[in-house]
Amino acid sequence: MARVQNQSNLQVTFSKQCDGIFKKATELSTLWGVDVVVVAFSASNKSYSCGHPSVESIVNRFLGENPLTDADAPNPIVISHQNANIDEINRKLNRLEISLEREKQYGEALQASRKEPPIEKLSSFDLKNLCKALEAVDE
Amino acid sequence: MARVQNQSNLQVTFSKQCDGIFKKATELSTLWGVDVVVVAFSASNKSYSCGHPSVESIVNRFLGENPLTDADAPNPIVISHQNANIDEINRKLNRLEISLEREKQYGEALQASRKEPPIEKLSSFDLKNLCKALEAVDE
DNA sequence: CAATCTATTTTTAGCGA
DNA sequence: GTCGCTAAAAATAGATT
Repeated sequence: MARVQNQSNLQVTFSKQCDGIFKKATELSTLWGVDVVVVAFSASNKSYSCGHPSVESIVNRFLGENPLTDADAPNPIVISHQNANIDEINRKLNRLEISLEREKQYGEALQASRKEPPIEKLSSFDLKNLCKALEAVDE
Repeated sequence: MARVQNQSNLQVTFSKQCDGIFKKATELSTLWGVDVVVVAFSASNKSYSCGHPSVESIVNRFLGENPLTDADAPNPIVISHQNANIDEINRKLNRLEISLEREKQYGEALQASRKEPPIEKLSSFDLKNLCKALEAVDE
């Protein structure tokens, strides 16, 4: 088999390979009665997936399991991870939102503490930052 | 190739087929630069997985999508999905971080504009918020 | 357990309809 | 986009080491 020559066949070839993996996965499932899922994200950000009995059920089953260590991996390309998951991102998001709220309250408290706004006493640097901050608040 | 005959080779054969699929998936990933994941649950309820760049990242990417109904699937096992929105979460994270930074600069600018800190003039409410804000800054 | 071997089967890339 | 075709390549089961 030579290199891919016809550019119009690139997508066809990709689809064929996806189908090949899906076929293998289906075969694995039927032959051994095991649950299996395959998810692929193409370059155009579309996802192709195949799952028995369903993609979601196996994904959920996987998430419910304890993460495997690398030592449990039968071979080098079998990877188990404990990488950042979406829950961690959400927690980070919450922490950020709380920090942001506190910063806003801090700023409001500081502003309220000033008898009158001594804006004219601000340095140009401070003024610049203040303007940027106010723009951010308005967003 | 006939049916699987040797019972003692059952597990070996299963592992070989798993490796085959994982190899295919890796090949698909390297050849097309796409993200792909394979998860299989053996009869003994162990999970074998292979993912590029990682299993969890792709699982989460998949979960971030809108689930399709079976009716939407081109065939019973192959499902196409819309794009992932984990990127959207990351963008929101970035916007929050920028806002937080601006709020901090805003507070610093306000603080710098004060000749001397009139903390004793703050109301109890303001003091409370200020303390909370300072705690947040220290974190 | 894992590695190697090998005769077969299966898959595959590219093309054209 | 699908489907059929075919030579070539890859994967495979089972046994052996």
